[in-house]
Amino acid sequence: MNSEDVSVKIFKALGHPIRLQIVKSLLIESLCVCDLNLSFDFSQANLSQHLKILREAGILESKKIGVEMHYRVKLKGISRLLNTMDQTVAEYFETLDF
Amino acid sequence: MNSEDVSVKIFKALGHPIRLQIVKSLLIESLCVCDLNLSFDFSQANLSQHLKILREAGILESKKIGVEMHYRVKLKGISRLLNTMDQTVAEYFETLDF
DNA sequence: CTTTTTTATAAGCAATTGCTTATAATGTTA
DNA sequence: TAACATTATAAGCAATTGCTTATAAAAAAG
Repeated sequence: MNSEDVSVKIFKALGHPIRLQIVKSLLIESLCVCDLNLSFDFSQANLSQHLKILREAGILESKKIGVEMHYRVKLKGISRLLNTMDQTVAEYFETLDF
Repeated sequence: MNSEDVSVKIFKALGHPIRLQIVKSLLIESLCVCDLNLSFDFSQANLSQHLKILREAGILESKKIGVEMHYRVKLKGISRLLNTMDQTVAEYFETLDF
């Protein structure tokens, strides 16, 4: 897989409201699936499927502790990427035509 | 539309190989659709549809000059966003397990 | 006015995505 | 060992996406 493909995969993974929420949560603190389940309102199966997509995009990594599966952000760059996106969104709102 | 929605829309728009290529081209220089058509291999209809998605995400803007429609990158932040993504991709390849 | 060039849009469709429900697998507790 | 808690996966499906082909609209050229 070349750089373009990786970029597309990461952009795609972040281009979903639930997955963006998950990543932002995990940037604050690592959590197990059960905690994510408590703080969000999606079904457990749905959550698990989104976590899989984020893992396969290389964004998250997981470690099993007892029955629990703990997830955290693997790519440090994601934090900077989301900050840059926030700035871009701010610019987006500034350049809106009224 | 709130900030989250805008972020998702921009991520989604960039999460496609053809659209990422188009944006990167237009970051180098503004072009009309006919020029994009020459440099790429997609059908004219397909190209036009992708341009529409990028326009509606606020990433591109267009201006009609005669018969030609000229496109350019509207959000300056996109350049920084793609640079940050390149760094993240570099990190992605470093952290791959062999 | 007709033809050509450039671009956008509509219709149709195969492929993909996103969700739900049900089930399996694994570790823990009683 | 039996029941429970946690997570992943499979099957099924509606909705969305991405492409192709065909057509429309607008400006320019002949």
